[in-house]
Amino acid sequence: MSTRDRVRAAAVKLFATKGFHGTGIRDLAQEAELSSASLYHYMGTKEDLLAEIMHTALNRLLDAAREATAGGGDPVHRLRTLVALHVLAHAVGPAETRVVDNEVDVLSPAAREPVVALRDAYERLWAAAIDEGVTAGVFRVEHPAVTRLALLEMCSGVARWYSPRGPLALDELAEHYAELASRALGCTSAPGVTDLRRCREIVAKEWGVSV
Amino acid sequence: MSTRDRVRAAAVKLFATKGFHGTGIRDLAQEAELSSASLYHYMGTKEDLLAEIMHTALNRLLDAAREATAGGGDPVHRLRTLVALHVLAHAVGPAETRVVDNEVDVLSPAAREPVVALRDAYERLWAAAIDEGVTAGVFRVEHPAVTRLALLEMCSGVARWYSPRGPLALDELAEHYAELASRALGCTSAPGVTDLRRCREIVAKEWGVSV
Amino acid sequence: MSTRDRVRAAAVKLFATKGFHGTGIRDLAQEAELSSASLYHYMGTKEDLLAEIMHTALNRLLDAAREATAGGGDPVHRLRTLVALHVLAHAVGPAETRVVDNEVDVLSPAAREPVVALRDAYERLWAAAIDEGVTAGVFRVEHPAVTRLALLEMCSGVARWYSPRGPLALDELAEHYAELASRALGCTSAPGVTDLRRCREIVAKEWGVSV
Amino acid sequence: MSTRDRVRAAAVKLFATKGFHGTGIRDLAQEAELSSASLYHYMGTKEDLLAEIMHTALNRLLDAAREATAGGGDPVHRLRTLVALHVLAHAVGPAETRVVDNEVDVLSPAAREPVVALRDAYERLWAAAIDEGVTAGVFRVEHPAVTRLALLEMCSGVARWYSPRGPLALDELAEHYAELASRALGCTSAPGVTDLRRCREIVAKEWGVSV
DNA sequence: AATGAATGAGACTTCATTCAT
DNA sequence: GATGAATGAAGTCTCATTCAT
Repeated sequence: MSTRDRVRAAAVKLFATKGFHGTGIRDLAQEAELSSASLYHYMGTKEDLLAEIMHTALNRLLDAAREATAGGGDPVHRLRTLVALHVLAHAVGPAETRVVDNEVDVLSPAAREPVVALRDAYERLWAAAIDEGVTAGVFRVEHPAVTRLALLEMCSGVARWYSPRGPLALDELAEHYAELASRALGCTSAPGVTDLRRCREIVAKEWGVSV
Repeated sequence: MSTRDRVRAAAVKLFATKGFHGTGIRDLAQEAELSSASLYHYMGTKEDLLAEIMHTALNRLLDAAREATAGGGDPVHRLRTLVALHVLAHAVGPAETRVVDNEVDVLSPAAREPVVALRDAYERLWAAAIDEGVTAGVFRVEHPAVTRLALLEMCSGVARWYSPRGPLALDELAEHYAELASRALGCTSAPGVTDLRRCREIVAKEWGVSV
Repeated sequence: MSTRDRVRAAAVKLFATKGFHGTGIRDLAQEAELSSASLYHYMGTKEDLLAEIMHTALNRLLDAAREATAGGGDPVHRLRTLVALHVLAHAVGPAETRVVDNEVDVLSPAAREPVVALRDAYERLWAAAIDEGVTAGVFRVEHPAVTRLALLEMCSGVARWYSPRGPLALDELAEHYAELASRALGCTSAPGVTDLRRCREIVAKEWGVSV
Repeated sequence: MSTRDRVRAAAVKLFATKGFHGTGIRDLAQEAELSSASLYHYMGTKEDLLAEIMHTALNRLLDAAREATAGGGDPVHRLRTLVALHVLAHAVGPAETRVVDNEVDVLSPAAREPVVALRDAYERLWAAAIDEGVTAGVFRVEHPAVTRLALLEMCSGVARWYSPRGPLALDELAEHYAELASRALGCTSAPGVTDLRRCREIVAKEWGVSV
């Protein structure tokens, strides 16, 4: 693990735990086992570091989602895949995702803009799946846009409480959330099956962890 | 509006927007239109102020939920009521609820403990409704505890995006979330009806706003 | 006890315990059971209060010493009387005397000057007794001026440790110190006798305590 | 002189002159020719700095006293040595000793405890010499414990007034105080001789000054 | 007589960052 | 590549004091 990665990992951990403003340069240095002056060989400002973390995390999630839903196909299947992927990502990297979800507002407008653009691109994948499903009549739900937000919040929440040491395995977790989402969307098709193997492969590749 | 309330309101707004650590004493003073020294006539430390906000908000939510579900009765109806109330509370007081949801960890252990106790008491109301529904067979869901967390996160998320200036009225919002939750829980009973009037009354009373 | 006296007593106690700079206006108010604003009905500035305490205390000591040594007479007897009186004063009012001894330097030059003048006048009584004793040959000591300072410090120190709840009664204490001083001065006359009754009367009158 | 020593020296000077609470961080910074932020590279809190000064000073005095009285021997001689050493220490380092003598009470209980322990250990050396002398019959004094306190205060007072620019040389000062103490203790042996050379050597070594 | 409210100034301390070594 | 030293700005909070009521 390179020093640069140690710094990034320290920042992810501390920003997630104590928040951006609650984390001092000295905290970062201590966690990364560096002097605070040395830190500046591996980062720009503290805000740059945060922005970089967000870019990395969001690009990874976006790439994963695009890969997983490439080729279009059945909206139900796509939505379940997006949910499973999202949940896995949040369960596997809760710190990273919490930073992305909670600290966007501390960025200056200039730094925030591209981050929000990434997030929007990602959410469009969800919106497309849902809208197509509604159009196709496989989803029956009143307010699709609101429902999308509701499901996203529901899935993102995983990062706040899931523990791999708990009773639920990652597979079960992802499958359960896919089912919850399907139901919430009033899915009319046969009880869905999620291609969890594919999701696991993608997560393994993008996040570098064995799931 | 008393000066003391102005200070509290300023804190709620800023803590929600910029986070506890991102909010300076000077910011608070400016928002409350006081000198930073005068602030200290109306509060203890900044942390005391945060803890007080959390106590007030959680007690209000807990009281409302207890009142709304008093008398027990049909678990489906209770759960829908809890959802509607939670959503209304988060839509009506997004700043307050965001503070409660996001800033618990900045409290010192001593100050955090009673706050967590309140939150736990509140979540037990949800757990009871869900568990009874499952036992009664009106909810069919795999992992009730996980589902409870998923639904709570889903509903709390409302505070992050809902705007009264958007296309959705509060009533519709609450009803929609009640429906999403019912579905996610695999509700087998007839399409539920939420007693929104009751919820509105309670919110009006506890939050002092006309809904 | 008048409110004004309560304020003075609070100041004496706190200035002695925590020092002038270590004592806040709020501390004084609390000790005097007044609001900090009300305090200012009974005092000028904090410094004025300190100066007033010092004047009172030093005038009292000076008056007592003058009365006790009025009429001149035997230098040995006078010196023993001064010692006994000084020790009694410091044992009876340790707070007051500690303030006088320790906090002179916090006064502004203008406020300090008359205080130092009082102290000098007092010390001249000691100097006179010692010098006359040396001239008369009843004291045999190398450096009379240095010895005066040494004895004064020795006696003032009583305020730092004496407790009426200890094994030593005030009379014994005073007598013992008179004896120590006599010896240090190389007193050649017969073992001195101190007129403790007279000292006690003066202390009782000036300090308003029964000794 | 290292920066760290400059900070310590500044603190000793200012704490002695203006008291701990009367000395601001800015005063320290100015005296040490540093910015107030830079100060914190060389110290912990202001209280830490005070505690450290006290430890250093008391350890020095205790070491010196132990070395000077090592081997026990004649109580009279030991007591005279302790007095001479104490006086020299207070004449050579009046600022340091004034801080130790006057500011103990500002320390928090946790920080005060070890300081008081050091002071007690030091005073036990005096107590032992006096008690042994009384037992051996070379001291004839009524209240040995009280007398010890009286003599300590007398000697410590030197720090409050002695000036090397005055008429008295250090040697004479020390010898004179040894004589005063001997007399006060009712010393029955032949006029004592203090081993001033030894004391001077120890002071020179421990305090790093040529006496 | 009494005090709640108010505040400018200043308390101690930490902040993120730079730079010479 | 690494860091001790340095600092202006800012952090939270308390200071002594005034004044309208």
